[in-house]
Amino acid sequence: MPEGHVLHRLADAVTMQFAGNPVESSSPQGRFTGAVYLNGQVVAGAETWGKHLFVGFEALDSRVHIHLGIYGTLRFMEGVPPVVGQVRWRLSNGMTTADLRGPNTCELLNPSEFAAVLDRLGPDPLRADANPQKFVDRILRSRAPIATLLMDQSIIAGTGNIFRAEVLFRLGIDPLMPGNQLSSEQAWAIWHDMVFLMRLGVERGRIDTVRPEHEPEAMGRPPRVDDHGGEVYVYRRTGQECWVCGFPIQTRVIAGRNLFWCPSCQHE
DNA sequence: ATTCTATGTCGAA
DNA sequence: TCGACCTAGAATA
Repeated sequence: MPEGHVLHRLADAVTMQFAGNPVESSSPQGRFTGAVYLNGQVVAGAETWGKHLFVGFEALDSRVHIHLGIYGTLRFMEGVPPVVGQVRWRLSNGMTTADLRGPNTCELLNPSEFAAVLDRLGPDPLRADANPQKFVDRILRSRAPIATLLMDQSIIAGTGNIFRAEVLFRLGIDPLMPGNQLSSEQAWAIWHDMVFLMRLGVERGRIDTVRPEHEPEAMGRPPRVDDHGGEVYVYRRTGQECWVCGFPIQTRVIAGRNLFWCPSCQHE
């Protein structure tokens, strides 16, 4: 269940574990028909753009395109354990095995198909080659609510439901504010905060968004314990008191996803 | 045993 | 705006 920082870490892990050596490639579940073709090929490395993961091979123009969707996983294991359950793609060098389960997408793309995927994606805050001006321009031109815009991967790639809610809280922005009513300063602030939080997410492998003064130790409250990881202000805190003002956190479904926010802290 | 939920995206209505 | 879909684990009965 990943936002961009998770994919970034997975790409690093694929590169670390497999780059430079031939791999055994298979599709135990049978639905990734390209898997057999890759068997014995030397992995060049992996990279991400937004929530998309690409695995390249030294002798091939084509690369594997993976999108985990809402519940896909890529897990690394020691050795070559028996296959359990539905494994779409298994990649192994004998020492380490990676199993891909439940992805939205796992396919082999030629260079033009690869370019077409990137073409549909906006700048990724985690990429050094990102062009944030494109993000700012799109935001300031749109009448859609900022909370909707931050989920649009053609506007900003890699951010998801947690980052959108947390960044809007941190900047005190009303999630329903239309993009074209934000100031240019606010649009830039959103970009910079995304870069900051997503980089932290890559470092830590979880999403932490609370500022030092609101951390559990500082406020004398127990640390957050759940499998989503991380200390957050609003995500999944419906009905609980805002860490800053005490007002109950609100939820509302927008375009099929739960949006969380503090109406008291988030005006303009 | 069954239902529900999840950090997502697509396409039809 | 809604349902469909790839899957696993937790919650409910």
